[in-house]
Amino acid sequence: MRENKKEALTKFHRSAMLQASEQLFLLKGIENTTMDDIAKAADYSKATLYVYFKNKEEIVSSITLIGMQLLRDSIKKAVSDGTHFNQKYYGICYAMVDFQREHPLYFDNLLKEINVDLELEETPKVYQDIFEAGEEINQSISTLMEVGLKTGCVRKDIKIPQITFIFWASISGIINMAKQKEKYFSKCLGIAQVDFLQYSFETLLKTVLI
Amino acid sequence: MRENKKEALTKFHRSAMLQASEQLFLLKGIENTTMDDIAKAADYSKATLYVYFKNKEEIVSSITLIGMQLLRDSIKKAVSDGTHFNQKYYGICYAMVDFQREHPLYFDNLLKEINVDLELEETPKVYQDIFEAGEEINQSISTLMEVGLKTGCVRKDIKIPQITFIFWASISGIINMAKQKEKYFSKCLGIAQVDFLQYSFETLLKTVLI
Amino acid sequence: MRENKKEALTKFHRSAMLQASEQLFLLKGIENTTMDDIAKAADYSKATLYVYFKNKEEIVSSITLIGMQLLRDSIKKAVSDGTHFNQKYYGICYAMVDFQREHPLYFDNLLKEINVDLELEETPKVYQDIFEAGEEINQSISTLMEVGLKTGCVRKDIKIPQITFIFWASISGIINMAKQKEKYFSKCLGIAQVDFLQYSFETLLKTVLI
Amino acid sequence: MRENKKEALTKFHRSAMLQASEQLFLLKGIENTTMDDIAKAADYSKATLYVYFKNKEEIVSSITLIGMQLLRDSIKKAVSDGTHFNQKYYGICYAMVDFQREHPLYFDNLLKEINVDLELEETPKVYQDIFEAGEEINQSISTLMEVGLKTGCVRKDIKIPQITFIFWASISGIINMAKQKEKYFSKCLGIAQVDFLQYSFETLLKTVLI
DNA sequence: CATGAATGAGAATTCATTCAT
DNA sequence: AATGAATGAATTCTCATTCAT
Repeated sequence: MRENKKEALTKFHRSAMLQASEQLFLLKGIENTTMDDIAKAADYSKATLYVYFKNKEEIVSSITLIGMQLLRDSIKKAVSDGTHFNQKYYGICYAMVDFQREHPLYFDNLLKEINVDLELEETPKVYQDIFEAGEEINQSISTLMEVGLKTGCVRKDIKIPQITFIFWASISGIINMAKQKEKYFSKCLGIAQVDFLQYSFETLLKTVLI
Repeated sequence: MRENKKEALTKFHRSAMLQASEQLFLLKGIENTTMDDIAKAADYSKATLYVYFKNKEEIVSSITLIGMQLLRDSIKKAVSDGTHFNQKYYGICYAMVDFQREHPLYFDNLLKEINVDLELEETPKVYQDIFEAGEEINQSISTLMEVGLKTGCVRKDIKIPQITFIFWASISGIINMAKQKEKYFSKCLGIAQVDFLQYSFETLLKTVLI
Repeated sequence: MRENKKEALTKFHRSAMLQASEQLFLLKGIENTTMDDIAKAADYSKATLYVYFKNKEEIVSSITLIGMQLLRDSIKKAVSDGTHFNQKYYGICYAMVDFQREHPLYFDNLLKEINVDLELEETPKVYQDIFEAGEEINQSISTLMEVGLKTGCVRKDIKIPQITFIFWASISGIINMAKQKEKYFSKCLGIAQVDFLQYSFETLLKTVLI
Repeated sequence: MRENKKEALTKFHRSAMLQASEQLFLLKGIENTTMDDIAKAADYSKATLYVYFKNKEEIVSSITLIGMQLLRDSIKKAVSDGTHFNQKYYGICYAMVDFQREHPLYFDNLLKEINVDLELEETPKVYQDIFEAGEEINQSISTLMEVGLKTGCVRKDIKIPQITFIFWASISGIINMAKQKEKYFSKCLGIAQVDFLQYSFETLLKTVLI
C-alpha cells in the first residue's frame, strides 16, 4: 500500500513535469525550451526536475515514448475494433490524425528516427521502448494488410513488409502536409483540411485495392 | 561594370560561406554548429560572416533556399526531359532521391515548413523565395498530372491540386523512411533500399493510373 | 545506563559514517565526494548524516581529528616503548610513515594548518581537539629530545622547542616527498622508497647528534 | 612589429587575469574562487576569461608555472651569485622564504605534486613546463652539493640525489611550518619567525657539513 | 571591406542543506 | 530518531552578436 502510494506520487510528479514540458516544447521548440522554463511552468524547482529525470534528454525521450505508446494503443484498437478491412484502415488513418492534433510535436518524431544504437548495452531503456512501440505499430499495419488479403479486399501480389512502410510513410507524410499547408489549402485552393485528408486516404487505398 | 564586379565578389564570398556551413550542418547538425566553426571552416573571420549574413538563421535559410532551388530545377528538368508520363514521374521521384542523397540535411526541411508569416512586411526575402521554389515544384507535379490526363494515362476523376500534394507528401515520406530504415530493411527484411524505393514509387503510381 | 546505551549508539553511527567518508575522501578527494555518496556508502539517508554531523565540514574535521589522535597515540607509544634515544626516534619516524600509508589523505592535513581562530567562542570543539592532539605530538617530540639530552646522545646546545618543530617539519616533508616522488625515485634514480626514507631519517638525525 | 604589439597585449591581459586570480585564490582558496569572482576582480567579462584561458584549470596551472619559474630563477641566481658554499646555501633558503612570502598559495603546491602523467601525449604543455622547472630547481640544489664536495665543505659520503630531496623537503617543510605557526611561535614560545628560520637552516646544514 | 576582441545573457547540471512527517 | 522529498544558490562553460579600428 505504502509503496503504491509512493509510486503513484512519483508518477504524478513525472506526469506533471512531462505535461508542462510538452506544452513548452510545442510552443517554443525543444531546443529553445530551458530547464528553467519547464521548472517554472510545472511549478517545481529546477533541482526537483533532476530528481525525477536524469537530464533534459530523458524528458524529451519520455514524452516521445508516451506519445508513441498512445499512438500504438489507438492504432491497435482501430485494427481490432474495425469490422471490415476498410473500417480498420480508416481507423488507423484517423488515429494518426488525432494523434497529430493532440501531440503535434511528437508526431514530427515519427518522421525522424532515433539515432541510437539499440544494441549497445548503455542505451537507455526508453529508446528501446520507443523502438518497440514503433515495431508494434508496424505490426498492426501488417496485420491490417493480412486481413485485407484474407478477405480478398487487396491485391494478392502486394509485398506486406514494403506496403506496411509505404502506408506508414505516406499517411504520416500526408497528415504532416495537411497540417503544414492548412492555411494554404483553404486560402489558395478552397479545400478544407478534413476533405483533403479524406481524399488522400481514399486515394492511397487504391494502391492496394483490387 | 564596377557594380557587377562587386556583386560577383559578394556572391563568391556568400557561396563560400554557405558551402562551409552546409558541410558542417550536415556533419554536426545545425544546432551544434557554431558561427566559430563556420568562420574557421570557411576561412573568414567570424565578424565577416555578419557582413554577408544578418545572422545564423539567414545562413540556414539561405542554404535551404539553394537546396530548394536545386531540387526545383532538377524536378523541372525531369518533367520537361521525360518523354512519357511514366518517365516524367520516375524522373521526379529519382530527382528527389538524388536530392536527399546530396543534401540529406535539407531534405528534412521539405517535410517541415517555414513557420513564418509570409505576408508580413519584415519577413526576409529568403523565406518568400523558399516558398516560391516550393510553389514551382508543386507546379511541376501538377504539370505532370495534366500531362497524364492529356495522354490518357491517369484517371479522369483525379483532383490535381490534391493529388499534387499527396504525391509530394508520399514520395518525400517514402524517401525519408528509406533513409531512416535503411539498416532495418537490409538486416531485418532483406530488402535493398533501391528495391524498396522502386517498389514504392510503382505502388504509389497505382493511385492515379487507370 | 540508558544514557550509556544511547551514547554508544550515537558513537556507532558516527563511526560508521566517518569510516565511509574516509574511504570516499581517499578515493575521490574531499571536494569530489558528495553527501549523497557518503549517505549511500554508509547506508544511511542523507538527512541522517545531518543528525550526526552539523555539516560536511564537521565530517571532514572529525576524520582529521581521529587521524591526529591515532598518530598522537602511536607517536606516544613509540616514545615510551623505545628503550634508547635512537629507538624512540625511529619509532616516531616510522609511526609517521605508517600513518601516511594508512591515512594518506589526512597526512596532508598535517602539513596544512587549521585556519581557524581557536580563541573564538564559536570555534567548534573539533578544531580545539585537533589542535590539542597536535600539541601532544609536539610534546612527545620534545620529550624525545629531553631524553636525548639526559642520555647525552644529543648536543647540549640544541633549542628544544625549535628542534621539535624542525623535526616535525622535516620528517613530514620527507615522508611527503617520498610519497610524491615514489615513481621518480625508482625510475630515474633507482632508489627504493624505503631506502630513501631510512637514509633521510639517518641524515636528519645528524643535526642533533653529538 | 604588429605581431609584437598583439603578443604584448595578450601577455598583458593574461597577466592581469592571473594576478587577479592569484589574489583571490590566496584569499578564498582555489575551489572557492569562481570564474565570476575572477572576472569581476580582473575587470573583464567572464567570457573574456575564456578567450585567454581554456578553462579554470589552465588559470591555476599557469599561475603555478609562473611561480615555479620565478622560484627556479631566484634559486639559480642564488647558487651562481653566492661565492662560498654557505652563501649559496643560505641564498637558496632565503629565495624560498621570499617566494613563500610573495606567492603563499603556490608555495603549497611545491609540497603537492602534479598528478598528471607527463608521458601522455595529451598532457598540456604547462604541466610539462612545471615539471621541468622543478627539475631545474633540483639541479640547482645538486649543484650546490657538488660545490660543497669540491670545496671540501661537506661530508664525502653524502648521496647527492637523496640529499637534494632531503633538503628540498626539509627546507620547504620548515618554511611551511614557520608560516603556519607564526603566531604560535611568538605568543607561546617567544620566538620570532626569522630567528626560527635562521636557526632551522643552520641546523639543517649540520646534516652535511663535516 | 574585414576583423580581432569583447561580452551579455544564458544553459545544463550539481549539491549541501532543510523540513515535514 | 530517521528520512524522503524539495530546493536555493551556485558553477563552469558556451555562443551569437557587436563594434572600434
